[in-house]
Amino acid sequence: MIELRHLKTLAALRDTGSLVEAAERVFLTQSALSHQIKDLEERLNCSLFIRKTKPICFTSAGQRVLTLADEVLPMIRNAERDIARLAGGETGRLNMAIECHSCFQWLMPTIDLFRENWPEVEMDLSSGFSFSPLPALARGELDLVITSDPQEMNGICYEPLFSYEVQVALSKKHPLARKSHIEPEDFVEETLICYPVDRNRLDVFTRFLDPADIEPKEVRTAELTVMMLQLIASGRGISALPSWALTEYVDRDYVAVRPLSAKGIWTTLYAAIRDDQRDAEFMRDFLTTARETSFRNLSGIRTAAK
Amino acid sequence: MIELRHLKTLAALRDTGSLVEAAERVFLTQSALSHQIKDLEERLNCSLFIRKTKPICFTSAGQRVLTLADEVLPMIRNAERDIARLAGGETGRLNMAIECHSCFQWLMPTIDLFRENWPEVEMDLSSGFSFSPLPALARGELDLVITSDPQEMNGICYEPLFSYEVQVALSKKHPLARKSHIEPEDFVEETLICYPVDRNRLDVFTRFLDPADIEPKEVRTAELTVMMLQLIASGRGISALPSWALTEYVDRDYVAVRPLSAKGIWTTLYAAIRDDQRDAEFMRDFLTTARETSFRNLSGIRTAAK
DNA sequence: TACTATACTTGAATTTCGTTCATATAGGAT
DNA sequence: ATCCTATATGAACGAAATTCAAGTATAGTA
Repeated sequence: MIELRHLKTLAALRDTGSLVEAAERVFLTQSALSHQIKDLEERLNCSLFIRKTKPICFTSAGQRVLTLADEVLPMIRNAERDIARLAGGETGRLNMAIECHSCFQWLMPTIDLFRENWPEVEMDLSSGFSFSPLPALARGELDLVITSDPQEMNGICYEPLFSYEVQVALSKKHPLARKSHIEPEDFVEETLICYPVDRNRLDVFTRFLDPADIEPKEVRTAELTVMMLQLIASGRGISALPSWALTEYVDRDYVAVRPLSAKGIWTTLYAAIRDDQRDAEFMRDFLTTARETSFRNLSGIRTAAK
Repeated sequence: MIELRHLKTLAALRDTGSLVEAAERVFLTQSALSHQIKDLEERLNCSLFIRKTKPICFTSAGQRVLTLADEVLPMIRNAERDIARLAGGETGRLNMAIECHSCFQWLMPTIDLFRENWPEVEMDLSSGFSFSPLPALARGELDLVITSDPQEMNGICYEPLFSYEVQVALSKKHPLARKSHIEPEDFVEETLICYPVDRNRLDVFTRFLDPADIEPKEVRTAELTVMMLQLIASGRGISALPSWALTEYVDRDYVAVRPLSAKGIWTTLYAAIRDDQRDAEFMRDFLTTARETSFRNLSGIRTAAK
């Protein structure tokens, strides 16, 4: 009667608040979910949520299904992982590298959770690679690299984790804070603060400033996100960062954020891995855990299609 | 990945011990289960049970799936019942009557379980109806009658509960106990003990003795199953009873049992209910509970198709 | 008041997936 | 051997879930 698919859908509906986003989460169309829920409702012969309410509101039957989902889905997940361990061996190596420091925010909880479930997998994490991590990945010194610009390379594949918006962080008193969104021209008189990496690996340049042929007045670098935000808050410059890395500062009313252009610039974050580890059970589970953890902890992110 | 369907199948496989019977339990063909399991196995990429072993033997992965099933399926069941209560109202009336006293064996636990879940439903049970219960059911004095011979009647429908074999119980020292099965002719010199009901409502007569035009030497009646067994054990007669009513006496080595004819005589037990209560949520749940309880407590019974 | 955007619903078309049917294979018993 | 029972397999079918293409509804905006 009730199927796991229904539980996943309802949970996604609660987590996202809308059919459109829920559909994206479960990799279906919004129409499919509409049919699916309608079908379930008439099989249970009662409605599950009140339509046309902004903060989506579940009926008591809907809530009952949700508590069921919260009980059952983790159990299924755990069993699948246990079986994966039984089937695919418990050990492996997972040396990771990240290019962007803000990734710690979701990577740390991910690693913690993963280590609990795969105690035998040897893990290591190196950040701020002075050298380019991709060749090291290909050579087998690294096993996974978090990156937002996939570069075609033999033996390497990219597993999408999630998509996010790149937003401008600026002082609340900054004149540009009065605009609803930032245009390329707005940068000509600004100091842009960014991570110390090659500029053609930064979306602000490749997808925003370069196409408009605009150059900021000055570019300066900072290694750590916190440092950047100090500079920004004190009006020493502006920066383009993942929206999820900024929410905590916005919540504390420390800085203001604005989208790049009217529609905003969206990127997706990938895990680069070697083809030969692609089907390893521990690797598959790491990726799933990373996605789960991110969706749980980060706001404003979306599913990334392959 | 794993679906509820898989959990149900695996649990049925464990409970019945063979694909053929498991298939019957979940109302599918044996072929379907074979495909289904094979499919799951390659998706999990590990086998779930060792084939060609008499007492079916699960791998550790298979056992993991089974523990998952044992955790999850009852939760689903409970949630569905909760929602049924929310949707269909919590109250109702359920006056029951049974014709055969041995039914207490599965009916009592069923009633106990049901009462826990539907405290608001008013229940009553009358046994040994002196009058015919079916008209009382039609009139609305009764709501459910347990019977093994459905008689077409307006406004009444029959919900199959389970099928069982009618077997001959006889003293272990009885000469007929040496035979592997009993033929109609074997009755000509025997005393047959049966419940005090019309003889054309008893399968021994309608489906076994009458077609062969055989009459037992003597027919005597007893109200209670225990009484019958005392008579049988002391060699005062033989009787034809549901196999599940006899297992406890066989286990205690109190009597012997033999099938009627080589293939055995199978009957199915029905719940007769009024059409107007057929779709009541509490009624549906009662029937499901009865089936579940029977399969759990009774041995040698099988699913009954409508 | 009309316009535009957003969110959901609906029916029909379509694809996918599970099931059945018919048949093959393998053990175990006689 | 052979029969019998249990499981496996491939092809064909059918039902069910999903997508596609429109349609309705509501809120925000000019």
